[in-house]
Amino acid sequence: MKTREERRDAAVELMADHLLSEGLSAATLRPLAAAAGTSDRMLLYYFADKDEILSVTLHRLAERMLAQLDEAVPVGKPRPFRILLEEVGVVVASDSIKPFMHLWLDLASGASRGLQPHLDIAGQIADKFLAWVTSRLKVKAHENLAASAALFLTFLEGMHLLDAIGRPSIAGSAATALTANSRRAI
Amino acid sequence: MKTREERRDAAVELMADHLLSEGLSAATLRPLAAAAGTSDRMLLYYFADKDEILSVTLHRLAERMLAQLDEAVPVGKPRPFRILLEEVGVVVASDSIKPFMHLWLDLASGASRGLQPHLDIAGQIADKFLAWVTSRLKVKAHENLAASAALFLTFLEGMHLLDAIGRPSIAGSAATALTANSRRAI
DNA sequence: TCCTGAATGTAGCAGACGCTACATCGTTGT
DNA sequence: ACAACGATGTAGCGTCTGCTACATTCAGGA
Repeated sequence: MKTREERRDAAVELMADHLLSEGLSAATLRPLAAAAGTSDRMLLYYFADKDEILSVTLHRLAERMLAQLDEAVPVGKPRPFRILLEEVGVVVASDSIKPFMHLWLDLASGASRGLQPHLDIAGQIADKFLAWVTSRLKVKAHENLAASAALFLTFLEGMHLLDAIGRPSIAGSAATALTANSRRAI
Repeated sequence: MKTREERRDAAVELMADHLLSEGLSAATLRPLAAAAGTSDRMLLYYFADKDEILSVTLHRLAERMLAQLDEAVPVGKPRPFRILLEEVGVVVASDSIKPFMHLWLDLASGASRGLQPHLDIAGQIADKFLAWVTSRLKVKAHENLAASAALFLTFLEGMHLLDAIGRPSIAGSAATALTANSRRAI
């Protein structure tokens, strides 16, 4: 027999899968419970309320996402802006990451409306990802690493948003323009 | 007495206000009807279904938004990248535009999940805004205007997303890095 | 052996959702 | 005068929402 913690943890894993495939707006108690192989009744026994369920599950997903990124682009020798952008672009466009990106926009949308758990989690994820970029980016001597990483992240988010609304061509030609600038300036 | 079209149109205006203040997820029939000073029954008499209501109202909002941008940054002499970014940044951060930006993320989130009306409308708005930027941006001779405008839009979207999730500092330092590059390169 | 307390099932609450059937107005054309 | 028709109110449908009250089962300690 499993302990309470183990069962709770297993539920989180399964609910994370459900969140990935169905999105934040479809994350209501009964479907979540079904995905976790239990009942809404038990979900509210394991967790205080729906907010706690979402918060815990989203944090779990953030860990998963970073682990996947680490695997695809291991920390090691730093890469120049252009190279890193290309490598990350490939990962972010892959089918295994796409669900995370959908969820990320859901989160941003909620955060923009001021929902506190969304703001917290989204902010934390952004911070982690910024650190992730910083540790993998190489810049020229006269440049500021932190600022370049911020530029990288901001630009990536913009590309992702334009992809999401069905305008990948804009994102693509923006990438061309940016790396052309880089080649010239850096 | 007003005609049916006039009343329908007035309802759209009022529902647009409601959408701006309450967000897409709160746009359910009964509150929309209350905001429009009518009943859910009459809303579904004016429009085929909820989708048509949202589609018409969102298009109305897109018009409003572009009109407001035109007023704040009139077309005329083109501006260099850095200057335009600054001017638009001020507008986009203003209180009168903020509700539009919230809605924009809602739209992106829905589009990312593949909802067709969201994809359509978001794409059209992005196209219009890209044209808006193109007509106001000045680039050096060796640069590509279209690509620079795409870069501008992409970067702006990224800044906006980072603002929304409570990390304006990342967006700010990204802007610094980008314009530093521009100064050097262009 | 009995008792206690944790784990879990069953049922239901009150409210919201999109949408519709039906009845009733008031106007207009004949 | 009366019929026809558009406009609108009332009421409700079936389903979903987060959450809870209550009852039961089951394991371990006294």
